[in-house]
Amino acid sequence: MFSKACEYAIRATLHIAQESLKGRRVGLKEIAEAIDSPVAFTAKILQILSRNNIVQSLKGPTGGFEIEHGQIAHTKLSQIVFAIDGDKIYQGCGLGLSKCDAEKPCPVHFQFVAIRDEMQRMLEETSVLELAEGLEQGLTFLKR
Amino acid sequence: MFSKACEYAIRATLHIAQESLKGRRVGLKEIAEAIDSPVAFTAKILQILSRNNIVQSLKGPTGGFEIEHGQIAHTKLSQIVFAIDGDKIYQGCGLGLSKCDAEKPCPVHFQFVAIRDEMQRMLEETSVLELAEGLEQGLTFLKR
DNA sequence: TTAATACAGGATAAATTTGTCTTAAAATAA
DNA sequence: TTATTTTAAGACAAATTTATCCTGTATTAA
Repeated sequence: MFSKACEYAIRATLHIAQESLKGRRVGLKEIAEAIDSPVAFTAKILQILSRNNIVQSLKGPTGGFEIEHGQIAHTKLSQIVFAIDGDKIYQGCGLGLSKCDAEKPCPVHFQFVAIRDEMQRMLEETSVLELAEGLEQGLTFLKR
Repeated sequence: MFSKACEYAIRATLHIAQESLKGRRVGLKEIAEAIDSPVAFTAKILQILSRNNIVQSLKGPTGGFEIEHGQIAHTKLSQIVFAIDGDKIYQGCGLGLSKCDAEKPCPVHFQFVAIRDEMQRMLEETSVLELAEGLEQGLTFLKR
């Protein structure tokens, strides 16, 4: 569904959010450990998230990653997905046609639009805060 | 959503179905032309579809690919997707966890299950016949 | 000021997916 | 039977994605 990079991005963001809510800043290695991801690759992804201002990074001792408190409730999954994978999840024909729309649709155009719309709605409605709370309550998990 | 291979597979199958309904057998080159796909790669995919008995192939002059008439109405998109991409579309955690279920879910488990179930239902309900008919009626297109 | 710590960024490498090429095998028709 | 046509299959190559490594830069605390 998503690229590996995007999966790591969501997991990393949720872990940072969870720690930020507790007033803690987290380092790269701690993040990679918490979400069970390759450290160096995770660093690349965090760079992108930082450039897109989805997370904030601070260098030096006591540095690390965090998310502004006020931001956590407003950041939606859709922003993370868009930062990493772009809009190809919403755009783009399900059968790979270079162009495909209601005027001149591929054979599965309308079926796919229905599912993609639901996916988009879900990503835009789901906030980092609510998911981080599920983690904090021990209801959900970031690695297994 | 799907791999390139899977996209070609669906497009190729639909073209073969469309021609089979008209009593015509189609060669590899004609298929690749009709769906605008790389010939040699399409050949590989057709091999897989043939081995999985989703299409039938015949060698030699007048040979080519076809689908048994009785089969066209019964073949569902899900069979094509499964033959090429396996069950990783239905299985597998949305965030890439090695294990993820209702007992110990990832943070987006239930949101993803809902969307995946709808996708699965759609793939299992959509037949090659109905899509080939849309093509034959000029309502839908396999290349653009 | 200096040493240590932690992220940033570029180069590089491994793995996977996508795609090509060549030869073999099968089948038809002359 | 033989020449021709067409798919089958394996080896190979290109492109993309995933992942690593090394050096630079910023920051903090002593």
